[in-house]
Amino acid sequence: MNTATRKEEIVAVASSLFKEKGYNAVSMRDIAQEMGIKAASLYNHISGKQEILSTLILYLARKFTSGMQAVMDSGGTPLDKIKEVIEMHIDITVNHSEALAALNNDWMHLENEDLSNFVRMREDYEDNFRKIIKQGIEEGDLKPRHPEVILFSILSTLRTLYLWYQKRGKLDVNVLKKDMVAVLLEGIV
Amino acid sequence: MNTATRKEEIVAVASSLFKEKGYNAVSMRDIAQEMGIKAASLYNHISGKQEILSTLILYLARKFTSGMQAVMDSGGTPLDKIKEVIEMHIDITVNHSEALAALNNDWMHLENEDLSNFVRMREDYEDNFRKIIKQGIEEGDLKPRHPEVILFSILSTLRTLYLWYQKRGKLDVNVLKKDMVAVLLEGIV
DNA sequence: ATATGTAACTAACAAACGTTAGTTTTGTTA
DNA sequence: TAACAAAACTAACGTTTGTTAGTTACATAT
Repeated sequence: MNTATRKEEIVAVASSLFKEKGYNAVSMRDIAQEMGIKAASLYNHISGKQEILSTLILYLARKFTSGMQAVMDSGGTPLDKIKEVIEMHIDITVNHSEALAALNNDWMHLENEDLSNFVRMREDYEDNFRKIIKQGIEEGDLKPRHPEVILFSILSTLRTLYLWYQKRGKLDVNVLKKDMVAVLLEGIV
Repeated sequence: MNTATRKEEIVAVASSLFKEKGYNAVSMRDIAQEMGIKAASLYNHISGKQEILSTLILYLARKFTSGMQAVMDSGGTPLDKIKEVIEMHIDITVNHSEALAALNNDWMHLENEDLSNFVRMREDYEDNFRKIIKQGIEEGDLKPRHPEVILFSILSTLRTLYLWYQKRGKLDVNVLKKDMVAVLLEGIV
């Protein structure tokens, strides 16, 4: 049984094309051709190209936001929470590797409230992560490094995971989680 | 005295616009307007939009390639070499933070030999880094983690450094190097 | 059988794109 | 001052873009 609506199919196809060439290099005709229909037919299901992008990006942004909320509510130590954030990123990446490219590279092509909403969600997300890290340092769980360096070292790695997860896709997800947590937290020397 | 040629000015202006909106969302008219001239006038100095992109990207790619060559010739231990790679990335990022966005996000819009040359340089770069890491593990300098996880954790962080170096630009470069090496190599717990 | 709704189609639009051709301005050199 | 080269200009070109209007095919429900 296929429960995917036509709109969801369009968004999925577009995600894959956006990943390859970026939002602006993909035309409505490209998307339509990939689906085996004409460009004008897309408009029976979506209001325009912009809606594809915002549907895609805001869906994922909300996933990250609610994931972060769950981590903050989990009641663990800051170190526990950092591990949970890493695992959450890996889970989302594994399940949505196509769409993550647009989130990372094409968010600036959102318009109006979609853009401002996304930027706010992203800032809030980073703020929450930053607070966890700072608390970890204060409580002595983490080494006293510059919090921004820690924040962006971890976040950069997690955010670009979608780029190479597929190439090295033979890795079991749980092995990946374990190794990634180890490398990011305990270092390599 | 201003020794920058007009072509170099165009490439610099374009870099900055590419960073904001990406290659395909920036028109020749945008670039011209930012320089205070008309789009057609750009063609007195460059052969086309594509040349701007390839000049930009291949210049940087050669910097990374020769930087990696210098590291491999440096004669240090694998651990020394990893530190040198990190420091090289930071140096290039600090000196070319505008242009690095195009290298990371718009390389797929290169054409023909420019594209294949870039891809080969990038693969070679990763291969060389991978060899250093594997040797470090074999010699016992590094913990026995999956080499790909180590490679891409470090490389992802270094490649997106341009995104947040400016925001947190108050950081002294040498402090950044020290903290970054520490976080990436020794971890945070 | 008829009506209805969904989803495809053809055809076309106005706007924006990269680029070219030909001309004018500007500053330097003979 | 005359000649020249560099670098700007105006005007236009052929494409491609996102999108709209109007129409047709087809399955389902009455």
